[in-house]
Amino acid sequence: MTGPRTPANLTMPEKPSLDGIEDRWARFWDEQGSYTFDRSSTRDQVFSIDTPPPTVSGSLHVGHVFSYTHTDCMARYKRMRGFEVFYPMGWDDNGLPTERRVQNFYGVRCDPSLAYIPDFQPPAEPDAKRQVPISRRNFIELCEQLTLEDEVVFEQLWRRLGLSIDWSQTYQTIGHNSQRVSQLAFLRNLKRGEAYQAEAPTLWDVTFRTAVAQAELEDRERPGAYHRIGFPTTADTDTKVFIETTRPELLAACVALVAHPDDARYQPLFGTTVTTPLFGVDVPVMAHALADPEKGSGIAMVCTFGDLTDVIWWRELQLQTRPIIGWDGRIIADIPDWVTEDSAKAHYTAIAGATSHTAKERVVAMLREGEHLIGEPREITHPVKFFEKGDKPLEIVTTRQWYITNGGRDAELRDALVARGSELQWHPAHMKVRYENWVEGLNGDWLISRQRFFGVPIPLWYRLDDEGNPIYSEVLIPEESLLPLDPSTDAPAGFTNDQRDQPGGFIGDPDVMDTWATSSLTPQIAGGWERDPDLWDRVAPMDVRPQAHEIIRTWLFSTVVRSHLEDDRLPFKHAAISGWILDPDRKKMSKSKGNVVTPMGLLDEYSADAVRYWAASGRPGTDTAFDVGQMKIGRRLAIKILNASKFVLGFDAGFNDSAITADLDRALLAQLAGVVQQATAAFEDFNYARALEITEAFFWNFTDDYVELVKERAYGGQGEAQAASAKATLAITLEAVLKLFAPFLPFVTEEVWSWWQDGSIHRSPWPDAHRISSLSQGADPALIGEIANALSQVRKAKSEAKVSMRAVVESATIAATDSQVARLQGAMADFKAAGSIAELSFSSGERIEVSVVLAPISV
RNA sequence: GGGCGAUUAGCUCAGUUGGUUAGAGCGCCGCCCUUACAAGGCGGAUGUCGGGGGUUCGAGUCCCUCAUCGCCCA
Repeated sequence: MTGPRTPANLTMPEKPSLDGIEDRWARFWDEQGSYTFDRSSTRDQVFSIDTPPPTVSGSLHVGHVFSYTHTDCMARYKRMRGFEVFYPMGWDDNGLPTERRVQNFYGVRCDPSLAYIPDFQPPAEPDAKRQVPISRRNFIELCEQLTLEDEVVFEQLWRRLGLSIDWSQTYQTIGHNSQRVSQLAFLRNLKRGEAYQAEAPTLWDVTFRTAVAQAELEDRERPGAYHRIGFPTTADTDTKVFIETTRPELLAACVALVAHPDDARYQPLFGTTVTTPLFGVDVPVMAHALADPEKGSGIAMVCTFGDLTDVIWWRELQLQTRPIIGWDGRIIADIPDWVTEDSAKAHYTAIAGATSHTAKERVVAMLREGEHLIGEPREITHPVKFFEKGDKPLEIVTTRQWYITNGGRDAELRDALVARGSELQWHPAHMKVRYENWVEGLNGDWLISRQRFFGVPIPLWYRLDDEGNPIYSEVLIPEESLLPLDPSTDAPAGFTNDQRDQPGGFIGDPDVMDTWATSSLTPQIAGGWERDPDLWDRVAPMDVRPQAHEIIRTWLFSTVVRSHLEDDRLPFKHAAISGWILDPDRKKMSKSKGNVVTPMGLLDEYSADAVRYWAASGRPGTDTAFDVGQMKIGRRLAIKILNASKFVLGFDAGFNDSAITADLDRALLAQLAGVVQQATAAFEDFNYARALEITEAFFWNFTDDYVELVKERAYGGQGEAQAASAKATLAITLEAVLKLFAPFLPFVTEEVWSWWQDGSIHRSPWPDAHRISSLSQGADPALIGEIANALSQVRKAKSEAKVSMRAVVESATIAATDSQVARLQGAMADFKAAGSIAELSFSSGERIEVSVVLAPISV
């Protein structure tokens, strides 16, 4: 470190330009290891970031650029504050999005029953309609191949954008370490009794044939119709009870009718039975508070299972289980044992094997024929539960699944997790409510098993009895040291692979974990939990989790759950929630709308700093319109920084503190100290947008007014001492401004830094408001605004007279209050020079008003 | 149905705990080749702060209410 260079040693170009600076400085940072995490730092010296791993199989869009820039601005600020920033990058390549992309990209599908084909080549011309079935191992190999390509594209974008990531700290959510951490954490949950398996009604997507968790649900409004159906009472078949249902196809699965306990219409029926039409099954009429007297006829048909309320009734009223829908979404082919009468069997046969859609049509036709259907179906629109990535309504089927406790069935745990949410510092604060709404509304534990292929396997096996049936209560658990493992190829301790699927042997659990079961462990995966305890102690718990608001219920909450269960603490101290990018019509940008803009094109057109400028102007948690106008402004700002810096550095500008004697210079430094203090406070509150705004406003005033005022003096027009004061102030201010801009505009600030100082600006210390303030010697910053005001009035007079700004003012009089005059006196030489004013006088007035007499224009 | 947020200039948005005449940029209009910057600079015009009511000496800011939009949860 040799300190600032003198003009003779400056490496300043003749004509500063943004061209080429991105490649140059990206390479420099890489070579210097500017962003490498120094792992000798202790926890209190570290600022650790739980970076969101982007879904690499998704498309790149400006939304990525937006939120990742926010995090980078914080990271750069903290680094300049002297923290060692732990800023890893993960790639979310795990799970269903990758599976779907691989299917479409290569034209294949996974069939786990097939054998592995070494050197498999996917079809040269993929045909989505004729996907080639391949083994699970082949399928996973293609997943890994494709995600690797995707990750390269993302990394290029991040580097181009100037994210100050430590590229030696990367992970993949499907990588070896992520699998190990996921399996290890799961086994710990299992050991502590927080993970359990249960045979239970589960929301089920018939397209993907997998269970779906509460967090992955969404309601969609769908057309439906109420069918009014008469049920004869068992005691008197001429008396009928009328129900209204949107799902008549489930009539064969009916287990009860339920009405509200206070509903006088049905009270006489409670405890009696009625008979299902077509299928002749006697079912009880029961009372339950969840039955809504206002809905339909006020009495509901309970089935196995039409919706989640059916599940509650089934559980709380201890009803029969009569499933008729299979995992493929079709009516089960075999006639169930509760359907006994010949006519009933015939009715069932008519729907056996049909999709629920077809079954509905057929049941309605049979009801109509038997005159059980009263009137015509009444069409309605109602919310139906869907898997967020699916396009068929979810069914509810009973399956064996693995769960992790999350407070959904345990008030004590729920309260503890709500308390964790309050302990967490939210930015912006109002986002906490979304967390609380979610936790308080949970109605079951976290279902983590998925019947998919590309994911982290559940690391368990089960004993098979002498007939080859699995004994699920006899779970075979591996040693932690053997992780990660795949139970479909690895054998449990005490067994060999030839006992697989054999009576008396074992079977591997066929399922994989929910992607959130892995993503919920990003702090552990990135931070070296149970792999590198030294690193883990230096970075955990993380300082900040940056993320978007729509995944508070999934990613944020599940991470809190894992950390709470494993370490009894929060996984991170702050949650920085970013908004969305909206297109100019204020619609959320999405690929399906065709309004997605590719980020690389923007970076090429406006420069990385300019795009970052736009992104950083989006306040935390606020949705922001996509606006190339802001990028143009950012570009202009970057160019202005180059030019203003070139001008300032053209003087023999040194950090000569004692030279600062002029009132105007001290006033500027007083103002600058306030700007540094405010920008710092804004950053500490994660409000990077405000820090940028404050800095930018100061900078433009600095160049427009202060620089214009001191030009003549800095050139020596008022003597050596006066020039030295101006030059020192210019240098100190430029350095501070560059540093204040550095988190936002890393390229252009580094470029200027390189002209006159060594090392990287991004490793230089953040400006010190106290030091700058002390140089101001208690000057009143009001002078800056006042003199700018006066200068503006002189400019206005020239503008109105349509003369050049260099036109000579014969005489000017400044009216002002006494205290203003006292301040302005000190800067009058500068003022006269900047305004080309020959004679200047003062008069008293309530506010600053300048009267100007222009010199006759000489021809 | 419950909750959260938003509504300020033609556009995109600031406006900290209530306090002079409500700000910025873009766009628009006018001027200026000025030796850091013409891909620039300077200046100008533009507002029922969504509507209504209230608290207060004083409300864009606090309270109530309505409307519209967005999101989260049922």
